Amino acid sequence: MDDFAPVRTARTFELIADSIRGQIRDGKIGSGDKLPPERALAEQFGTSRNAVREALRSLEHAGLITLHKGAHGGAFITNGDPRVISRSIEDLMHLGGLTLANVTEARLSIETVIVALAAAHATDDDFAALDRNVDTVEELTRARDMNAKADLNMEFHVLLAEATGNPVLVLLMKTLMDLLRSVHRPITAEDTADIIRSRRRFLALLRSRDAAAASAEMNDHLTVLHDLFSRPEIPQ
Amino acid sequence: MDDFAPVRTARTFELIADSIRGQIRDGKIGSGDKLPPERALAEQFGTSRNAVREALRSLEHAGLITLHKGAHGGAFITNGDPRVISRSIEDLMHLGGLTLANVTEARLSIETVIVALAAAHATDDDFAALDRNVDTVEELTRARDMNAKADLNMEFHVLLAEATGNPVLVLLMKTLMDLLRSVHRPITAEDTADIIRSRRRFLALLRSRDAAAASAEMNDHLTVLHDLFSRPEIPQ
DNA sequence: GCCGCTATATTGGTTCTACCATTAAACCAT
DNA sequence: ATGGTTTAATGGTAGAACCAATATAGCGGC
Repeated sequence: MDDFAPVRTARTFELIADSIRGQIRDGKIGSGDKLPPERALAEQFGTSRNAVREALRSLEHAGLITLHKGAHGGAFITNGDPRVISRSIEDLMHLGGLTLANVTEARLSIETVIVALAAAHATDDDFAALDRNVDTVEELTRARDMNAKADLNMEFHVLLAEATGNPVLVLLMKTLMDLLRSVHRPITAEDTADIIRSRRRFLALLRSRDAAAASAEMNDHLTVLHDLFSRPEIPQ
Repeated sequence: MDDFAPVRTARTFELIADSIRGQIRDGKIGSGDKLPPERALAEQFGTSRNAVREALRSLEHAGLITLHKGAHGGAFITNGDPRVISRSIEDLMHLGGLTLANVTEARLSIETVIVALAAAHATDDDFAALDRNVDTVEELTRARDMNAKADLNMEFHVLLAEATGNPVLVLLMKTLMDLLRSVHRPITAEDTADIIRSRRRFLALLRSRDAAAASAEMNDHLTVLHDLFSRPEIPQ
């Protein structure tokens, strides 16, 4: 044995966090459960309240718990907030020189894969959800509710990811959508009409399980969209 | 305006963390720089040391800083540790019912697009790095150093991702590798011989820019690997 | 002069105590 | 019933003290 891994003396708050993580992992406590109050935890672990708080801070940042103030408040186990991932990537973007173009390219690639898998695995329920989404977008466009529309437009891609039946891909798509949301600008109603027509064509192709054609349609659509977003900003 | 978004009163440690995040984002402080000691920060922000510590804890968890004890220790800005992402996904796996099969499928999909992009964009340097990797794996196999070999095997896929020139894809691949590392079992030398032959074939195809054929070779390889990993565990 | 040991100062890690702020529930008044 | 008021529970903040690791400087022996 000649692997001299440098020792990392564990800090007590890390031990506490790991202990709680372990209990979540082993299913001893699960989504919706409430942890004991900080003061009780401090006593149980035989540490100070500060250490407990730093542990909770870490778990909160990881999206494993949410904290509520006041009576009957406390630390509640969540079902896992995927946004922590996009937050992390966002941090890395601003730090390590990831560009929007990088994200967009990656998104296009992954969308292609998703379309292929969705074409193979989508169920009637999935198609129904996608149809419903496009219908709603159309309504909202008529109602000029552009904010809600934008959200639903992104939801479309997430629904598509869900049609693959693979939650990891759903996670990735949600992450990328989160990232794009930060640079999103509302689009005018005229642009949207094109999008809706394209979506309808796309769904028809997907229903016929024609992955290649559907993928092509989606690619056209995304390219158009990308051009719209890349247009020089217009002062309102 | 009828959107009554629930108010979220900011906690002071969040303000502190955001302030530091902002300074990193704006380039006022960058990779390698050292933040003032906690006591000084507390004074500057006009808060208690506790609040500062919780802010630093948050930034540390986000992979933006690392903390060192002792004289001339402190909080150092890192260049962004991508492992925070795989940690997050790992948490979600244990919580939200992601299975290894899900991860593997996603990985196969993403590897496909990576191969395509790598075939289009790989430079001579990339090819050289990939060649070197396979050579080293071969050496290590002869030397029976299975741990180092496993790391290099994963490195191969990361190098491939780097050949796409898109850091987002590199990030994704690193994440997936981290996830797979947790279930990794050493493989015997005989299995490795096959892998090396496959890699050499793959690289030849990639050099000829034949994305489809390279992709097929990689897929075969990964399928074989997946079967190896899925073999019932053998008690040592 | 060089090696090794020993202060010593710096700095993150931890503890303790006290108090503030928010919240839900119980209670009370109209 | 409705609406305000107390009350207790609980997270958030503060501040002071001390512990533990660690780099640096300085000292001592050879």
